[in-house]
Amino acid sequence: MTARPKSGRPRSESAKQSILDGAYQLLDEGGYAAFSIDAVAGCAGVARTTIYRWWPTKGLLATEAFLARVQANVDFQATDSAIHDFTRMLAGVGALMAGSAGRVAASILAEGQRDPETLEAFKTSYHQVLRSRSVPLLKAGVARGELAPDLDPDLLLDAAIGAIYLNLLLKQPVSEQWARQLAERLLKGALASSPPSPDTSRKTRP
Amino acid sequence: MTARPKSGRPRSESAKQSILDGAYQLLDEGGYAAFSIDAVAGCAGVARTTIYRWWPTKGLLATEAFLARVQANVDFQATDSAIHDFTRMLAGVGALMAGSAGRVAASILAEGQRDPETLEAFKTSYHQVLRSRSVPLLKAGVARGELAPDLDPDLLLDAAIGAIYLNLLLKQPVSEQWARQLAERLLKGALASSPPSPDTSRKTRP
Amino acid sequence: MTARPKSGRPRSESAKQSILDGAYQLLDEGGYAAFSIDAVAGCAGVARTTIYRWWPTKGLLATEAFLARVQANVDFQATDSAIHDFTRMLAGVGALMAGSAGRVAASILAEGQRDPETLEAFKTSYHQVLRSRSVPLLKAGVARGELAPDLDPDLLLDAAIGAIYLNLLLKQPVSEQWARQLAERLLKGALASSPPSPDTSRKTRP
Amino acid sequence: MTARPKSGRPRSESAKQSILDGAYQLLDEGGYAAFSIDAVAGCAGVARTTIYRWWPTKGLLATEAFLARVQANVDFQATDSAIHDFTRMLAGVGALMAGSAGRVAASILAEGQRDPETLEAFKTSYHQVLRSRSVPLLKAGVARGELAPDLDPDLLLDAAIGAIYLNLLLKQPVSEQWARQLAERLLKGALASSPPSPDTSRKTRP
DNA sequence: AATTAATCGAGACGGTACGTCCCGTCTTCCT
DNA sequence: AGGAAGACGGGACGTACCGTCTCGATTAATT
Repeated sequence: MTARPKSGRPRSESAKQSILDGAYQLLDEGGYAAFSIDAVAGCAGVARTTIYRWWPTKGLLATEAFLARVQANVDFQATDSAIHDFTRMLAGVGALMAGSAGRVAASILAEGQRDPETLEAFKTSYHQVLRSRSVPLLKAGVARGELAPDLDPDLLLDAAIGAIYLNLLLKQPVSEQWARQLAERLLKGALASSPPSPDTSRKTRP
Repeated sequence: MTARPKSGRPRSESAKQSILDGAYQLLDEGGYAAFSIDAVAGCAGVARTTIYRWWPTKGLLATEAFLARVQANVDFQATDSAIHDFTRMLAGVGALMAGSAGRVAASILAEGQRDPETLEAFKTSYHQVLRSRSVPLLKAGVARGELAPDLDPDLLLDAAIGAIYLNLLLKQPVSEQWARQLAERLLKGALASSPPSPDTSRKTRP
Repeated sequence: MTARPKSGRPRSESAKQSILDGAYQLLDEGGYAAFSIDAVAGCAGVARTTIYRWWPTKGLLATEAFLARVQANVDFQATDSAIHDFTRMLAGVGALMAGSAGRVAASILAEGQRDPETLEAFKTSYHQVLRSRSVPLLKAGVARGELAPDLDPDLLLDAAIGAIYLNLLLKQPVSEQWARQLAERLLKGALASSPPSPDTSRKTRP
Repeated sequence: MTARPKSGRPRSESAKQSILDGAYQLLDEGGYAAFSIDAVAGCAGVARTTIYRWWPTKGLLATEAFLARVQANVDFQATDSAIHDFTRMLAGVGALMAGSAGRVAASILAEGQRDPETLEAFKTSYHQVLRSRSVPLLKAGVARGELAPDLDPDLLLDAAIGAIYLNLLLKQPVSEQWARQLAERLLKGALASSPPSPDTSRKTRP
């Protein structure tokens, strides 16, 4: 129960939805440049004041519009294979970010550079959720001996998520398939896997 | 030869420098929010028109201010160890981005979400330079048998650079030391190195 | 009988009074600038809707608040001296307008410039009442031979009342004493009273 | 010479004129209700910011628009007859205020109730000018013996000007002819001119 | 030396979006 | 039915920057 409305005219759910939809749509189609309170109001058929009544800044509006579409779209179910879990998680994020959500997320990150509250909201309500659900999967893998005992889950996730964000921000394509390859590489590492051969490097060799 | 000055009053180098310095300083100290043409002009003691004469958009000004400070600050020298080269490169980027350059880069990426030209300029003049100098190091490692034969250098660099950008954008600390750990993990991979032990997981066997 | 309450909850007299008091107080203390429906509601501890239920515009509310304080504060009793009656009337208006009522009246006149209904209400319920009670006093004086036979009472009252309103609007002091002097001058006229003297003006002449 | 413009793009006289004209026209046609910065900008074909650049408040804009039309429209020339001078002056004000200037003046007085600066500007730049030019005419008349020796010129002018403002504010007609009658009455006074009849007043005389 | 041409400073201009205040209307529950 | 609460669409406010523009003053290279 979220504190019953007590009295007064109840909030218009249709207006709320129009605003979130309008915001999302503008961010998706026109990018950050097209995203203004004025434009959202116009696109949602709503008075500007109605937006300000509920969202203090446009960054927080964008964040909420993002969350409303993304909620629980990624599978974090734990199995007995951390490899599978990690791969599945990253593939899920990749698939999600391959579409409009990726463009919206990039805009939110941009706005977050200007407004600390927006950044904080994005981190708290999305980014850290993603992390906090992923870390246990990795820790289980470490405990199970499946992953390297000295693995820092945060570092691995920085690389995994960072790679995705990087491509979003640079407007380069992201896909589920690409995310799977990324997961595989992060797991296997870049080094030659076999015995690095008697001698790893140098031309040498008898 | 940069197109000889023909005639007329030559461009004021001091103004140019003041502008670049002012832009960089504003981005460093006040972040993207404090970065406006007006502010740069005021801070550089220069007329606004002088800025517009030389930089079409503030994104490109920011990019140039960034480049002026960053030029060739990273060591890409190739040795016979790709491991060392990659680690050194990444440590260099980490060290650079740990300071004001990191804050400025984050702002440029933000502006890039709004203005495609800014993004393009950043990619062309900085990001792709970084990549194009790093890839040969990795390819040499692959050729040498030091790195995995199926390694996609771009994928590895996405993870490496992406991890750094991620922390910049999220206003989380970046350091040379942290970048070294990142490099090590990316090279070694996340999997347990040894034979995953007789049996790491599963319900065991009968 | 004032239309018996029929059915339903009767109008709250306390709310009505709070609103009128609040309106008057706001106009007195903060002037026209401080007078908004929101402010009155807040100051009266009343819902905005309650105000709108009973007063269509803020001008009419102000007018009613004004009247509630002013009602019959001026003495129009007719004696056998129009001079005294006129002087007493004007002194009464002066005394009244010297205080908060003057500030409120000025605000109502201001609002009346924007809203014709407010102006009409002020004229009908206050200004014309004042005039219609004063005119007979003057007419009696004319009939009695006390005042000039060609006196237009309206013209005289325009000058008398106008002088007071002028000072109210210009935020210049008004007082009973000043009003008495005004009355005296209006009665006596500006011309030299005596035989304009053998020669009133001109370079004279022998 | 009003401090030569030194440098920078010179102020657009056409824009200035459009704004003053637009403001005056709006006040004339639609009254105070129609007078908003937005409307003036639209009506003048000018950016809103251009208005704010030169006039801090709409009241001062209105005042300036008023003055631009009214400047020296009244004849204050002194002759050797204060009666003529006063009558001419008042007839001039009446004629002026009978038209659009009267409607505009009423609006300015209304705005002046909300914004002290506007009131001050109106008083200083118009009202007091009118007064200060009228007073000498009256004083001369007093000195000459034409007007009552105990005449307070300010009091007379309060009555004269106040009567005009009153009718403006109440949206009642003002005309030159009416103003002449007003002047005459103020000069002659309201009292019966002849021997006030055996006993006009009180204690009579022994 | 005079001319020419591009720069620089200053600052006005038309314009977009902001975030706030108040308006008058509405919807809901409570008395 | 009245009243309290409060959301809604909307208009205007005054501010901050934007990018463009027109000035006068400065500064070389070209006459």
